[in-house]
Amino acid sequence: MSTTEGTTERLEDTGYRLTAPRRAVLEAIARTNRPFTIEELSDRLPNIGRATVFRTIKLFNELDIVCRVPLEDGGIRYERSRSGRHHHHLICSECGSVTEFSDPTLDEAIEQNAETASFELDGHSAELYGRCAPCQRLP
Amino acid sequence: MSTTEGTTERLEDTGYRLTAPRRAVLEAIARTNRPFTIEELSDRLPNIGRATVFRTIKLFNELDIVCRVPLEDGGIRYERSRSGRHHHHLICSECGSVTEFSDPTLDEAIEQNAETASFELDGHSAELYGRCAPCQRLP
DNA sequence: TGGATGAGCGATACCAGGTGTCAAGGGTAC
DNA sequence: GTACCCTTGACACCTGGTATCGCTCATCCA
Repeated sequence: MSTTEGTTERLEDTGYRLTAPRRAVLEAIARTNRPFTIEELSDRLPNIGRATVFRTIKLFNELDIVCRVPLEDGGIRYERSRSGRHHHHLICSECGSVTEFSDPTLDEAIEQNAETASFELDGHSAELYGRCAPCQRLP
Repeated sequence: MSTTEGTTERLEDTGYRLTAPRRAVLEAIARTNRPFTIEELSDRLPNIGRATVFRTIKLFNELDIVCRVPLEDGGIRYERSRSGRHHHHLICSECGSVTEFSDPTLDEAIEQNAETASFELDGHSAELYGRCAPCQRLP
């Protein structure tokens, strides 16, 4: 499992300590293959305070270890970031799976729109909602 | 002001009643030029229950009378929908202004990505964050 | 080695945005 | 007139997240 490798260095390189709670959160994330809520994560880590879980996920989000996934209904889930760089999401409304993708053409179209509107672009988000391939094969 | 015109028909055509609270919410929205929170709207309508304001905005959102604008920090605002059809947002982090735009090229790029991933697309969202032209001219 | 410092911690209260429930009001159709 | 049902306001509650506070513990430096 590659999530903890490299990540510990990323934490320490940026001046943050790799404490026991952070390591526990990291390991819990590494064991998960599905997008999770903070509540679910917190339930799996009964010895770690809820506030600490929130703080840790916020930190991991800033370090691109984890990414925030906004659902169609306004809900929020988190997922461990596989690429560790800018990407978008395909979110299945049936099974809840989240797939990352990145596409220069899409980013270009976004930048073009900002330019046309004389808008100074800081960041953007794009989420695609629908049904993933495996779910389409179900009745 | 064109928000109330046409909208009342849209409500009644879809089988919903145009009640006094709904009319009041509609008029309050029509008087606003900036994205608003439900709390702000509710404060301006002290005679209407908070739950009713939430319910009404949810209904208006479904009818494309109003649209939900997710901010970069996770906050939510609503804005009256000018085009009444699918569009994206340019959101200024300085002054909070929201500009609608639509772009077939962007939508096409999104559809292309879904197709590549064999993903059955239901909907998508794209938000651009940064500084609007007027704010860039400020020091 | 030992004290100062500050990052990080858990507990807890709190906040914002939103939903569920329930009894009552009031059009509408028959 | 009355039965029906959409809509309402009040209120409790939920979820996701933050602020505060006193404490712990690693680290640094004299």
